[in-house]
Amino acid sequence: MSNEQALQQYDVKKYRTPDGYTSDIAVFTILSAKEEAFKPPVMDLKIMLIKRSMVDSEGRPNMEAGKWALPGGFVNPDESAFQSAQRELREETGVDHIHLEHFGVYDAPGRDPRGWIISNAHYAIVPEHQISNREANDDASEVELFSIGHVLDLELAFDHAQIIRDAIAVIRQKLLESAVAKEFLPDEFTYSELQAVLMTVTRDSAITLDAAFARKIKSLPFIEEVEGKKTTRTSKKPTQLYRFIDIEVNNSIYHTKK
Amino acid sequence: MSNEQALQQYDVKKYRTPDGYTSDIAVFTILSAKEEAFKPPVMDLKIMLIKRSMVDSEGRPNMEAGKWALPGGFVNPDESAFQSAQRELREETGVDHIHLEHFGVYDAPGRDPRGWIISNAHYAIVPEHQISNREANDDASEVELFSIGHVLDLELAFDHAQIIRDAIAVIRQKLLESAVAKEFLPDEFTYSELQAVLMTVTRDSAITLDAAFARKIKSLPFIEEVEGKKTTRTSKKPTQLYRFIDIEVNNSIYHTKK
DNA sequence: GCAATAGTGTCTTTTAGACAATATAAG
DNA sequence: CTTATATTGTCTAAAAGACACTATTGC
Repeated sequence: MSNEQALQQYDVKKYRTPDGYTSDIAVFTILSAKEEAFKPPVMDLKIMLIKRSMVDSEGRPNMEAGKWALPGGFVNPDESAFQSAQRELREETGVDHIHLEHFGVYDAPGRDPRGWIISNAHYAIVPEHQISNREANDDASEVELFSIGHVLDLELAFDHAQIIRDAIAVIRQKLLESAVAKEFLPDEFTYSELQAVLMTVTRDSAITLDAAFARKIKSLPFIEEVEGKKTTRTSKKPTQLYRFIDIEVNNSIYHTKK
Repeated sequence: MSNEQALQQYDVKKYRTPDGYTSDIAVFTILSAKEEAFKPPVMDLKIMLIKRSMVDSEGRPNMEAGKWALPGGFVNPDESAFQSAQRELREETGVDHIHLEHFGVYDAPGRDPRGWIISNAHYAIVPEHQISNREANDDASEVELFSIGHVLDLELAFDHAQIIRDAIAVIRQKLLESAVAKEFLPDEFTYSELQAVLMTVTRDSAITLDAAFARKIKSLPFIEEVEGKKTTRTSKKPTQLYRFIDIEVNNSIYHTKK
């Protein structure tokens, strides 16, 4: 096999290679802004950041120390960026077993003062209870949730302001164009709870008007009524519960929604 | 500024770093399978591949020599993967000035026998005339277009079979969920020409039925009639021309298409 | 009974689907 | 006048939008 010859003569040093390969993770959750009896929730979309320690694990001054940043770190040679993202998230924040998705690569020359460092950005969408055990570890001195409306006012490390802007745009779109809103809700939910989730990203009248939305939820092909099951957690009048069903959503712009 | 101290003590050799950072490009085009007078076109979606040379530019045996592959190559330290993709495409195939988009990262350990090599995958959607001057150069001994139905039967280099599978899935979705079909069409086109493009990725009756589609095209918010302009290139009866207009398409699954 | 949320009734307007019928022009 | 595409007519059914009205329950 001629690949063997090629490999013998291949000089791995021939090309200048990157100085680092990293992963960053934008974890989003939704908190109920206030929790009152018999009230539909008002929700607030949050992103989880860490505060970078002043010194690294070996006691030396840390890069971008004291700034807020996405959790993340260097990829090991025996793992993919995706696996690294899961590991770093666990190591820095204690958060594990959540569903991540890759959404971008950040490799502009000069983005990191330490050299030619390439970062893979991931996002996750989780209910708050999945990250309630978060805790700063490793490189992180604090872990905190920030409203997406305010997060960009912080002093952010590296080019994380840009990554966060992009992540917010991605999840706004995902919330409306896919059924991921499911991830922010209990298995069985009322129309007003789904509405509250969607209202964190749009003020469109088709969603904000109660009567319209209460009707629409019944005709959505990917949501079904939980027959005969009601709750009083959002109002005094018992409210119908719904659940997502697992079907692929046809989102063609040339088709009718069915 | 404490970053300076951190930088002084930062050891770029501390982490094992990747052995290479590359870009690959999947260029798609649509060819009219047959071109007859007064007939609507029948179209075929194609992807452009290169055949890897037996020897590299310095005369040494090439990796994966003789196999078909996506154009692409190593990223230089002073460019992003995106810029590298444009350069490699130009160098290997002579194709320049086309719109690329990033769609994935391939970094599974072991994917490239030469070492830890990370690749960024890009796709492009272009009318055939934009790549009609393609010509093999550099590492490539041939450039050819393959139907997406047959391309996976070829002997493909590295993990390009997987990248190509992913790219095909991405453009199928893009064609239906965004207005990129535009890129395969002249500025002014008939309903049957748009229909032919969409039929390369779906056989759904809402698109294949002439009367239904001819009506639907008039109500699509992102397409307008070119007033009073007709052509006879697809039929003896003069046919209305349409054009895409540049508006963002609301593709929310909770909204009505308007 | 009041207040607050959930949900229905009903009317009007649009849209979709089906399929038959008509329009146009080359040859 | 035949043929192949393009396009409209027409009917039916379903969906959407608007807004008033009803339902339920804690207090």
